[in-house]
Amino acid sequence: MSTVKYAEVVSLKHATLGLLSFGPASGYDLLQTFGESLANVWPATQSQLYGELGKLADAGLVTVAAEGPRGRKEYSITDEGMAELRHWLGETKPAPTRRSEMLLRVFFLGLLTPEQAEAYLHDRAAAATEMRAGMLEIDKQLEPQDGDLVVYGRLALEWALRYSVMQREWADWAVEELRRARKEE
Amino acid sequence: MSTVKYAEVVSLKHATLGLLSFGPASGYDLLQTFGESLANVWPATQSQLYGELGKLADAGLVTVAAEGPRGRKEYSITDEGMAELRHWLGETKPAPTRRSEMLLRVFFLGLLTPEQAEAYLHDRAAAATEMRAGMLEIDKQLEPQDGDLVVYGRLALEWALRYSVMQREWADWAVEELRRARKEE
DNA sequence: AGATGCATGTAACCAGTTACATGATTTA
DNA sequence: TAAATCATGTAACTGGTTACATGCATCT
Repeated sequence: MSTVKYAEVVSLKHATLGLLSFGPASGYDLLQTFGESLANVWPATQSQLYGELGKLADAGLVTVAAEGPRGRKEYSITDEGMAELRHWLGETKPAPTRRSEMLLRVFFLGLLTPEQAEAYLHDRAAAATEMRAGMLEIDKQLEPQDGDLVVYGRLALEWALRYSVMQREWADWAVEELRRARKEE
Repeated sequence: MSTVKYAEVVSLKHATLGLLSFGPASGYDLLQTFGESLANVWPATQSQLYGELGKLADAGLVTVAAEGPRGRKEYSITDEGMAELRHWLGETKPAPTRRSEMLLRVFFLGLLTPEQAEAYLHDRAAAATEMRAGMLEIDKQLEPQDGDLVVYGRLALEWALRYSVMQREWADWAVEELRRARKEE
């Protein structure tokens, strides 16, 4: 408990609290979840997670509820932690994502040959198709399960499916657009 | 020139080199561009940019081609810099974007009341609509212009337009999906 | 003469990644 | 008993943000 300062808008904190809201877990356990369900929305490394759990404990948002073999520490979310999580979810807005390396490159496509530029866009389309296949795979594995993480995870999955379609269609469109522009000259 | 080490995959470096590939500019000039055209794909702060220009100069990828009033330094991209830029564009792949605070929150929507969860999704739809309006505004201003940055910028803009539509449709779908799920119980 | 805009730089801090380091328990 | 897995932690470094600091040139 608590003089620890957090910058506003830090989401590893909330991702961690969120996972602990489903039940107690150790850093090791959480790491699995970050590697599975949350891998595509909020990846976290091992060293980051252990550090975060330490900070959350110092801040009184989680506690070590039990200790197990091999130094295992099982963390539970506290009332304070739940309050903070609910506050974040209900009363703050997500920061819009900016920064897209994929689009940054688009701005400089004029430096490449037309063939190279086209290849870039084809690769984006292919990557989107591949992403879609991966997501459908996950969907299949999720099918029989339920539980909150899965129910809401499916909403996120649908987002990813739509995203990948959009990206593929855009890339195909962009190829045509560049061809059209070249002809016009 | 040069013993300066760069980590792989750093895009402010390439964003800066890319802008300088269109012609010489000062840090101040570039800052305007980062605040306008690149604001939505690769924002950069003033302090970051000046630091980056220093590092690029140390690495021999840019040079101070001219000095003006008020200590103005006009940077030019060097042959080495152009080579690096072309290498990045043509021979490396963009890292897929992960991390979406918007989707992270979706995973924890079960902690809110159904009304709050719906409100969240409605807000996403509204934000997407607003984003779309902003992009159409930019499109209008871009209309009469040309030049490489604008031509390719339009491809990026189209991406953003399609993205905002996708997001709105997804959010609307998700609202219905949650209602459906609640009824089923 | 004063406001605005041009122009650069530095310091402190936070978030995230990679690599290193260690050791206990279980299973084959 | 050796390998795999469980389990935690620390150090060094990079990239990014915010805030501070300074000063010259132009325009009214």
